[in-house]
Amino acid sequence: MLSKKTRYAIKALVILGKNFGEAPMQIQKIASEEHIPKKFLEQILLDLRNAGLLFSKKGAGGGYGLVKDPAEIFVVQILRLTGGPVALLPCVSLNFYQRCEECSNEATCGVRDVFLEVRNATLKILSETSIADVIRREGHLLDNYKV
Amino acid sequence: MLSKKTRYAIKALVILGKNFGEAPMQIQKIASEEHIPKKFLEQILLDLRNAGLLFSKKGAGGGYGLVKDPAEIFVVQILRLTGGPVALLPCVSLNFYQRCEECSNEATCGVRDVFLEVRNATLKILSETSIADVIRREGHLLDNYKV
DNA sequence: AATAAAGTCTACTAAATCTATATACATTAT
DNA sequence: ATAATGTATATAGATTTAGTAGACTTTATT
Repeated sequence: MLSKKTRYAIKALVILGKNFGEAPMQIQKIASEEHIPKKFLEQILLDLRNAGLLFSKKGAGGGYGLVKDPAEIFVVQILRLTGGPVALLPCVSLNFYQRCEECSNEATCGVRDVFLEVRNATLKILSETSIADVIRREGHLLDNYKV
Repeated sequence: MLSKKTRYAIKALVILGKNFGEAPMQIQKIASEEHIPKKFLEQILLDLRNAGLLFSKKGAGGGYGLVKDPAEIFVVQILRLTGGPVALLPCVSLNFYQRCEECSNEATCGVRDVFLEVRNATLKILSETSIADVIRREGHLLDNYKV
């Protein structure tokens, strides 16, 4: 399961994606629109800023905005920045790799092999899906919902 | 990430799968072969037994064995029995569903839509892969490894 | 019958992690 | 000068995870 931190980060980036090109958006606004605890969101946005995904502006009229076009930010990046591992086993994780202590030979572990396949499938989706895609999907869902 | 409990459960079922048709195997033996803490493994095997996946025999010469053929036990079942969720978001989980509190409309949530796709891909693999398949994969890996 | 070898069951604890909050500070527009 | 905003760090509470402990039950063997 993804942590709330990761979930909130994705939601925040989506709403900032919708706002791309406009004036920066305040933490307070994002927090209340997405029902995210403000102080928690502050930390998350700060992380995303320090990672180079967001710019910020202090003072009155300040706020946050995307540095890049939402079509160039992929969901997988957000997971990684917020520590949400893609893999289900540490021994198949690209960015959070850890040897399974109990495993005698990783190279011949059948369990690992299965979860390698799972990771690849997951990675494919998450690394091909951008914030812009998420926004687009939302549009489609909304269209169908209205009908 | 899967919990150690889930990982240990899979490993135990694989080794019991290799032993299918033979005399029951002792916890102690499984624990030492797979480097799993014995007392922890006891609990796990008990759960799997209570779930109907294993039979047990008490007393001298006792131990555990698979109730069904390893070809009829699928990895996804093990995850579910040991509480390892398949989905990355609670709102797309079939067996551990929970509404995302912060979400205003689940039906039109683009994030959810993406992770629904991820869940489906994962589920496909894990529900098509049996313990027998895991053992088979191990064989293939071993062959390649030796060459 | 006695003994030893197993599994059963429940409770507990230590550590880690996650979520959230608090507080003091820095910057900027008006 | 003031109010509105982000920055940074610390801390606390809750939850989960991993593992341990101990007393009990059943069964094979002698």
